[in-house]
Amino acid sequence: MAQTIPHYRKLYEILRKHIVDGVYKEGDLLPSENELCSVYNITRPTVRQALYALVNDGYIKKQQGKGSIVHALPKGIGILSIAGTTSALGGKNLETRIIKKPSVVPWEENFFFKLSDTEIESGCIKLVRLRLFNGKPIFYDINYLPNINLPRFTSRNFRNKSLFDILRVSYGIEVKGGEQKIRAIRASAEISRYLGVQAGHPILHLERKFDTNRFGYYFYSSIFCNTENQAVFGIF
Amino acid sequence: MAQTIPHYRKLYEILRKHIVDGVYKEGDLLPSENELCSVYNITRPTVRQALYALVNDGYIKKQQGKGSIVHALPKGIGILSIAGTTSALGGKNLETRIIKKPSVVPWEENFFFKLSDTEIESGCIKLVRLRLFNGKPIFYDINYLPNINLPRFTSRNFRNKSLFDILRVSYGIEVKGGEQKIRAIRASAEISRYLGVQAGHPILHLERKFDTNRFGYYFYSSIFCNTENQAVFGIF
DNA sequence: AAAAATAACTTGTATATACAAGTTTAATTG
DNA sequence: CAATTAAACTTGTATATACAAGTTATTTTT
Repeated sequence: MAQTIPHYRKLYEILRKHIVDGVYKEGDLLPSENELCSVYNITRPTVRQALYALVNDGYIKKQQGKGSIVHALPKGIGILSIAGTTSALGGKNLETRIIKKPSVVPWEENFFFKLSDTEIESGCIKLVRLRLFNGKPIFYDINYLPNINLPRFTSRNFRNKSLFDILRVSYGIEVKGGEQKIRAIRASAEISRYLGVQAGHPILHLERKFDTNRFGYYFYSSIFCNTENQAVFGIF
Repeated sequence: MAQTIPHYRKLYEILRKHIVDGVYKEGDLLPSENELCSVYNITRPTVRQALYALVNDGYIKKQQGKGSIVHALPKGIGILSIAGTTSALGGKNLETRIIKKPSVVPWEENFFFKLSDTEIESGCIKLVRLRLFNGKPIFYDINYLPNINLPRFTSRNFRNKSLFDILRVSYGIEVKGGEQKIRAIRASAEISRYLGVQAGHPILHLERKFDTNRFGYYFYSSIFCNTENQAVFGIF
């Protein structure tokens, strides 16, 4: 065992996987809290912590007196929640092209989120990608990561790989939440070329700040999204 | 006392109010969990339940070993979270005009969320509003409520009143969460007229389904938002 | 057979306690 | 004085328990 994973986290992962795999289907009831207690040999507050996380992530709904009801799996692009695009789309029909390999650059003037002095001094690793779903370009995203303790990051291969996964596996950085600003804009000439739409076409623009388990370490994405054929989906 | 409000809920409201009122400012630490225990005479799990709700709503962040750190208050329009538009904008500079008074109509064909048989049979109360922020039209929203046990709803006055508040105060219906689909679209002739933009102007379109404390009762909003001057904001 | 009361389940709230793990401050040591 | 160590704080995880409140199934009564 590398490190101890909390019991509630393990149960969360188990139940989540069961729901995603269809063991429990939409409208089904999960085993009652007391059943989960005896099956996994943990106490009810711990079970409830796992269930509460599932509620938070939109997998179940709870009803007093009845139980934990499995929620319909999101059908659109679940980019609004905490998941990265790869897991949001299932990864199957997703292709990622690198438009600009990661390189260290100074931060842009008037960055869309307020930066700390440390972040500004460290410089910024910029990575530009195009993501295609079923062969059609859907996302054009520019990613900005403070250049703090990310050895060999710029020489990594990102093609068809999840940024979230690389950060987690190689650097132990996990995304815990964040904030975002959303606008509808006209596609610029460059964006329209990449997304395969006419210039001036309405585009969804998301500016996101990701909060991580590494204290004080944030990273940022500016995402241009063609929502003509597929809406962006979220729960709240 | 009308009904018993849970202790954790009371503490949540107290701390939330203090943060909003500026008693605790951005970056400040809330009193420690043990301090809150002794001040309010409750135990730590109860205190933690309140703090966890504050984390969930984006008011604080927690750091192990340090404490509960007050988060910056959202500056954009916090419509993506659970709050209704009124509370999201502070209500101060918000004006609500009724475009179409609430009336019972059949549900539209191909409604943007799947409806149950009960919902379809009951019919739909439709209410169309225009919401202005600092005198400028920002939201054009169409609200759809299943016509189930909402006495005198169609004869109520909604001008400059919060739909959420009316549902809560008059009918005991509280919004608990929901799901939404987001797109960038071109403004239609009608929308552009109401929002004061040129036809074809990019508009943010949100289709939302609200989940309530009344089991099985949902209501729906289709919101057209001019994000030219103000982005829509959300935490996740 | 239908209605009402009861029992058996479910989740919601709350207490009391314990130790682990991360952060800060104070004391000790060199 | 500087570096290290220890203590005192913080939040994180977990157990064990109790009763309230909502839902469903059963039993009893009418």
